[in-house]
Amino acid sequence: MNTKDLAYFDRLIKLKNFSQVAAEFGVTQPTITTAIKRLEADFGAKLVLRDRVHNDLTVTASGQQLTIHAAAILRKLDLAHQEITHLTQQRTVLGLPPIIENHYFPRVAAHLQERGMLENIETLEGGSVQLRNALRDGQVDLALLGSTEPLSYKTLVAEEFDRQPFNIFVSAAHPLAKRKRIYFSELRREKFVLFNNSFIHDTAFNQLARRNHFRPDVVFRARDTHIIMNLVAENVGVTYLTGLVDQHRNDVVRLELLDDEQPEFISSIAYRSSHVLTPAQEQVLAVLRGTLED
Amino acid sequence: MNTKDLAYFDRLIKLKNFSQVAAEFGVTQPTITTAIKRLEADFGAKLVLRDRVHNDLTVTASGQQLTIHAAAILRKLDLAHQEITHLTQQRTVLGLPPIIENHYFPRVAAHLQERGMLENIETLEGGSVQLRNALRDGQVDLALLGSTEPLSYKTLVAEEFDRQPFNIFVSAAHPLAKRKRIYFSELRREKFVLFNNSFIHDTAFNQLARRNHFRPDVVFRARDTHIIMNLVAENVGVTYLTGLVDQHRNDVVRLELLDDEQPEFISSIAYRSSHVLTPAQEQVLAVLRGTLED
DNA sequence: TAGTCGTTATAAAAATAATTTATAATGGGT
DNA sequence: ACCCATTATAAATTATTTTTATAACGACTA
Repeated sequence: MNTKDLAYFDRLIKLKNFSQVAAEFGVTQPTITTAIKRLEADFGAKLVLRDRVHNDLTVTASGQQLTIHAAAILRKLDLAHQEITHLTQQRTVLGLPPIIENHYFPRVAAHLQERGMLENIETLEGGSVQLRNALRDGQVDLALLGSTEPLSYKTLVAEEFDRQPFNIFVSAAHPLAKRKRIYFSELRREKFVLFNNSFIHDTAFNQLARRNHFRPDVVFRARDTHIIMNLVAENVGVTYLTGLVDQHRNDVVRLELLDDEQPEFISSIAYRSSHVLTPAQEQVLAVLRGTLED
Repeated sequence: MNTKDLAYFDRLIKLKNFSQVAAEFGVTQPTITTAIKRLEADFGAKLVLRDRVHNDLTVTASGQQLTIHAAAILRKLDLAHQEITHLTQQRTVLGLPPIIENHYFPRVAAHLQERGMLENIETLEGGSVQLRNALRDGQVDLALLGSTEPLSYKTLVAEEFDRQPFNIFVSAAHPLAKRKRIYFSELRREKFVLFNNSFIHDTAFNQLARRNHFRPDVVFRARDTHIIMNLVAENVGVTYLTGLVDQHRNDVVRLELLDDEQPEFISSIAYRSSHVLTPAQEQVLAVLRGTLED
């Protein structure tokens, strides 16, 4: 059976129009008609009902079933292509969320540099959720990921290497600046400047807010810690970040949270369990482990 | 790309011999040679190294990578075939572990009978582990499964409908027969007759034994509760089973276990999350829920 | 050391399969 | 009644896969 037919079918289910599918693939319309007929013969079942009256196309139960599997098969095939391409090239694509990149990557990069391995590494930045998808889809070979729960996905191997509490940062000019420790509930009246919600900080923050039964006033969201820190310094609001962010500034003060059962920022090295690592990738992995897991 | 090529490749990796693969598929040897070449061209990488000197075939990293995905793709394709075949037929294959079959199925069957649905149901018996695989592989559409932990597999939907403690059964002639409750540790000197280890009873039993720091003396294993009960009645040993088994005999006595944190026998209705149920299967599911979950 | 065996590779021919071209069929809208 | 946007069908064409026949390679053996 030809996977091209599955691709045609997959698009047909979405577009519900034979001619459009044909146009998308740059083939003629009868090609699609015959491809679907081939599949129907192969599976011994009608997959779609062509209702030319209402210009509509209904997917049968068998068709729905095949849709699910066809999508999975095409995804796997695509993954195989990408992975093998990466394997034959020297390159390793490393996914890094910005906080981890700022805090841990300089040390890793130094070690990679020593071994002359840095130039074969390409980094991809993004939130942990986005990177997890990129990892799954083969765009990334190895990633450092942040999470609030230990990562456990059947498709991923994750090795935890650090846990950090979240902290509150306030302007040095803020009344709370003289405190060292604080309960989250004391922040009920504060304005917050937070990370963009594609980051797990948001998950952690929401958990904590829910447990404390209030809805914090979030006045701004940014995707960069420096912007957040600048806003905090200007007393636009307070923020909730891991202690990993740059603390070497004297206009911002870090406060520890006293709450029980706080979410933690868990950092892990992750890669696909189905992925065969190249020797180069194994070496990168070894450097990551050596640098981060000691 | 033709999935036939993946099938050829998959077998080649196992057999490591082009001619044998050709023979298995009933094609000639050059067919395999060209199929592998096609794949190598398609993925832009050598997949196997033909070492005719040592009559050996080495799989490259790319080849290993493809092996993993090819197997998954072929499995999915096979699953799609099986599921669609079941969909187009009226039949529902229901997996039942023997204990659940004995205890719950009569009630379910009565309800199915009332609705004239019983004749379209085929049952497959087996241990919970075996049935979980059959479910995954598409040989079974719906299953009732026993487990000691709540079932959570990404590929399965599981709905728990009952929990039962495990009990100890002893012969009416046994010194312990006058007791109502007992600690597992008191059974240190007993001989055990147990279920075959493809059943989860074994998992539960081992847990309990480990927690009590002793290695029980298992004198016999059977795959049928009646045989076990007969052996217990004859005082060959005592057994460890759920209270679900037939208790209407006066030559065997049931004792409750007093241990904290005992394993429980969790019964669930399960089906593949990727499976589109036929109306008939939905009806069977509704009857199962109606009968078991009230 | 020539002959045979068990391998995989190659090239041309044959067989099979997929796609296009051209056209039909269907029903809705104008 | 005619046009438009559909999908289906059949024949012709093109592409792909498989077979046939044979080569090449090295190990083993008489």
